[in-house]
Amino acid sequence: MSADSPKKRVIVADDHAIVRSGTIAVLSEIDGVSIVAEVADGLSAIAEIKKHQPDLLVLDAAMPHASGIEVLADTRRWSPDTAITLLTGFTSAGILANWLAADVDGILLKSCSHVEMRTCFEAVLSGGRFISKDASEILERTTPVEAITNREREVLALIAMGRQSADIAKRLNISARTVEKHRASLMAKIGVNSVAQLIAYALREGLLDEHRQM
Amino acid sequence: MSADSPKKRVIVADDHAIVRSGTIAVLSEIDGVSIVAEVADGLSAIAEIKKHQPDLLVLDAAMPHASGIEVLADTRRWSPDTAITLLTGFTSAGILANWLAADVDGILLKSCSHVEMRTCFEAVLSGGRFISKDASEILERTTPVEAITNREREVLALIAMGRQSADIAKRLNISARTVEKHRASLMAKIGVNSVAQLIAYALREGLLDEHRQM
DNA sequence: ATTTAACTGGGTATTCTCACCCATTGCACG
DNA sequence: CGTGCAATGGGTGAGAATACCCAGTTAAAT
Repeated sequence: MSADSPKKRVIVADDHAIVRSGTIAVLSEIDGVSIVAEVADGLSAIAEIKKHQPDLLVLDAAMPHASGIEVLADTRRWSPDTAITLLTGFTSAGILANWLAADVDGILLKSCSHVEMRTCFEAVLSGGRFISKDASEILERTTPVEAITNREREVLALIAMGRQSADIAKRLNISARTVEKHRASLMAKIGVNSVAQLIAYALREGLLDEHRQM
Repeated sequence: MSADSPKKRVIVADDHAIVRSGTIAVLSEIDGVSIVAEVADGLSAIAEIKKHQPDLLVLDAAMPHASGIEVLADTRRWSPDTAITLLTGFTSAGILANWLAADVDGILLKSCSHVEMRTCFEAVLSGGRFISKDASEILERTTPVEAITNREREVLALIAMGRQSADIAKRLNISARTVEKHRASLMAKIGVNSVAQLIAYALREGLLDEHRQM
């Protein structure tokens, strides 16, 4: 970055203080970067982004109050010029694919090296796109599961809460048969044959809100 | 620490590089500490601990190859004078209680502050014990669940894999009725009334091996 | 405008879960 | 040397899940 260009303003959002400080240490090595805010939950992240409209947002996927993907959506809306890099500990292909589909600019796993992290930040700050080696390997070796529909996702969330068909039917104002149809479709798509495996899959693939279960 | 005492030798084990470097940065601020190894998985951790017999091990709960609690057990066996501090992102009371029961010397959540982390390391290096404020709050507001027996845990693991009673019975060489009895006991102890809730609970509370599901 | 797919709902039958009841064996702790 | 508890096994019955079959409506996409 040349000396006459304005400073790049960056926000770091992660509920783990140790990760924030490590990330800031890496960012500080890059010329012309200034940290304008550091937040530990999704709602604060959204507030600070609206306020500062930063050049870069480094974002964790799992945070209290608002999930990372919700923060991404709000950032695109309120601060469309902000580049976004995901920094996550999740290693499931489903989650990473969701972020790619949401058009994130960079993807880093928390296991990645100092050098790779720095390379990513530099690339994304220059308007580029960067998917870490580990993440793209995970994405490549994916057995692509058929897309799960919105309604199916709703039903899945309720199944994972332990609700049974009749109960779910009432909440969604549909018949129990339809709930069972959605459940059957989910199991067929995912390739399992019991609600137990269905839930294990959903939890692993991050199809549920990790911060509001049961 | 006085200038004439020998250096305190420390190993940091965490699969996230960013967490290791942040942790090492905190440790480096403490006089007389030297990092003798830094590892990213459980098996390497055990190997390095046998080799170095460090004064302190900073340990993550969820790592590839061998879980943190297994590393703790092996450390107590092969290097009984090593103090162990858990540094984890898990916030479930069950998991934290397991570590307390396993007689860990320190517990830190990854969300804890720089200062608290440093305080913890200093306390534990001096032979003390330190449970972070967040962690003890979680432990206090626990509704203590009745202890789950070994057999019940075996059955639970198989239920979570989606096996049904008859299948589980064959594997354990018992009758299906007994499997159902164990399942009923589990549900009564945990306070749920469906296998779906049972699995959600088990996954959240870390009663299952996170690295070998389905 | 025709096709595709999501969402909706029903029929039927088998199998499994779940909630009660009951008992025996063996081991550990006071 | 009982008392308690883990582990084993059984009976019964209501209800739920699972696996097939079927079809109508709506909305988006080609």
